[in-house]
Amino acid sequence: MFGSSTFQETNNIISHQTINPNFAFHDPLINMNQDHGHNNYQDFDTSFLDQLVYGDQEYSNSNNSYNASLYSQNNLFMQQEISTSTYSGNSSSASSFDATPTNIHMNENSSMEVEKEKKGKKHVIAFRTETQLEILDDGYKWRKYGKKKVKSNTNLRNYYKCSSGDCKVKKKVERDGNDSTYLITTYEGIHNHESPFVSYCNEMPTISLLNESTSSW
DNA sequence: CGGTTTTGACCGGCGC
DNA sequence: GCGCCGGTCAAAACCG
Repeated sequence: MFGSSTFQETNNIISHQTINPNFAFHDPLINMNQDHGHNNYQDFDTSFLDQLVYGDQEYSNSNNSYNASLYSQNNLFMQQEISTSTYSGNSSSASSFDATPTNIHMNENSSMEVEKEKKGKKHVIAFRTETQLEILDDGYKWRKYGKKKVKSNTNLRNYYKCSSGDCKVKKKVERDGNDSTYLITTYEGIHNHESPFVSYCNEMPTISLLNESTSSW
């Protein structure tokens, strides 16, 4: 369904069909909502990018754009330059941000970004998703370690840590205070391991081949 | 029984 | 120094 191989074989351009396994949400409500062209599994990345709030905390003051780096599981990353002409309010206010993706490209080597994180720069990315679910399944296993009422939001903020070994990735999940139909998810850090979901997907071709060879030959 | 969630306490950064 | 605030800890409860 979210084959990571599709992602690996695409070197430069991210098509609407390209799957980013790091953000492969399994949201049945979104999937059923077919009347929005981007709100189904095929075009899910478009939906994701539309809802991007900020990425990598690198803003450009010289023009109305900034770069967002989104990381995939297999050490690829894609960058997105986003027009902020419709942006208003402060940078952490998700609801006031109406980003329009203008340029999307992908790079095969994210090692320098990993180095950047080692030097103390936090890799942060946040986005909104229209969903009734309280938590989106992104393929990783998380352990909840806190819940807090914050001033900027009438809804509670939930804190999660990646429950895989020594992986330091965290995420925060809260409903948008201004529009509760949206869920705001914030990721901090880069996973040092593969998603259990991607591992599962990568086994599928082998299983298919086995089945085919035994049934057809 | 081991992993996860809950929840109040605690901590550290920041502004005054 | 003090209070506020967001983030984290950790013990107890919960659960499969």
